[in-house]
Amino acid sequence: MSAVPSLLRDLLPRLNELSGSLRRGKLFERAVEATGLPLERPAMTVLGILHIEDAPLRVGEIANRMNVVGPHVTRQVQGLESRGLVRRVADPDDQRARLIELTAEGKAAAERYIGVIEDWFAGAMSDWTAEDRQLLDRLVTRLVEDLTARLSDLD
Amino acid sequence: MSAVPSLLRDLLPRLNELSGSLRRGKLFERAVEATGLPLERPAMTVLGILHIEDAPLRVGEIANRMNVVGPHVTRQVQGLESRGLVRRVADPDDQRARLIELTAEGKAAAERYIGVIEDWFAGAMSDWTAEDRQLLDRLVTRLVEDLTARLSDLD
DNA sequence: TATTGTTATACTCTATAACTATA
DNA sequence: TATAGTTATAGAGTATAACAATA
Repeated sequence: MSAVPSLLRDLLPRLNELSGSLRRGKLFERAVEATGLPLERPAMTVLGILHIEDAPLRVGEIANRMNVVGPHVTRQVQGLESRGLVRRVADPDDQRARLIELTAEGKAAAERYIGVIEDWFAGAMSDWTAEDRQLLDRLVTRLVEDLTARLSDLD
Repeated sequence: MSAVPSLLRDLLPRLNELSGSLRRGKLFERAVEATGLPLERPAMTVLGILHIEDAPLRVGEIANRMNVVGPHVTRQVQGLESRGLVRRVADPDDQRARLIELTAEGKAAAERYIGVIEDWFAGAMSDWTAEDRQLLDRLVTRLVEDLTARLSDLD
């Protein structure tokens, strides 16, 4: 038996454990609570994407980055808009499209949310060397690229 | 600005993208279909855990490994039992407990399921050197350990 | 005719609460 | 009184289908 299959037998459960561990620890729920806003987690993800982009984005573009379909984003944006965290403005280049834009309040909420998560991760990884952090980032980035390419082959 | 925060700003979206990419690609759903069984994905996860363990496990132990609560496992096991893929036998050491045991059919289904996923991952990672595979496995393992330890600190 | 977004609905996964049986 | 599991119910997250408006 070659080493490759056994490694995959180990890596796959680890990846599964990673998501399960984060879910069960309710890290993201705690981060949402820290913002003091009665929002669902995907709504905070929308805020985070807009904050990182630092520019208005279309509904479809947000959906792409979240790996979800349009209607899901529409619902989240509605909740965010009703609380004054984002604005929906018409795209001057295309009247069908809507640009979603952070308000000052939305920006502040995104910073609190991202800050809690990053501080928490930084604490959990405080023993890591800069080399190992970079290595993990590089390898995970590559894994995502390769998996995504392979997945689009299936269609 | 130090390199640490910016690295975390990159790693977190990558991890998010990883799970989103796998979900959207429906890799696991395809693997379930490949078994030809009308089961939910978590049920296949139960089969996979029993197969890797290669021994009967308690409901509670399966729940721990899946990072889920007991009732969820109970439901999955019911579906598996009604299709003859597992057997529920009383634990001789404790009459309260139930040991979940793979049948021959269940074992075959688990092998088909795991085989499809592993082949697919092996294809996606075919360009990877043995060193990079081991490195990724090592770093992800460590990440899971550190995150899990930090999460249990919260309680 | 194709694309952007919305509305309405349904499905998957998992949790919580209340309960039973055994320890 | 505590633990293992089950039953019943609820919630979060996301998808699909049908539609409207604009291109």
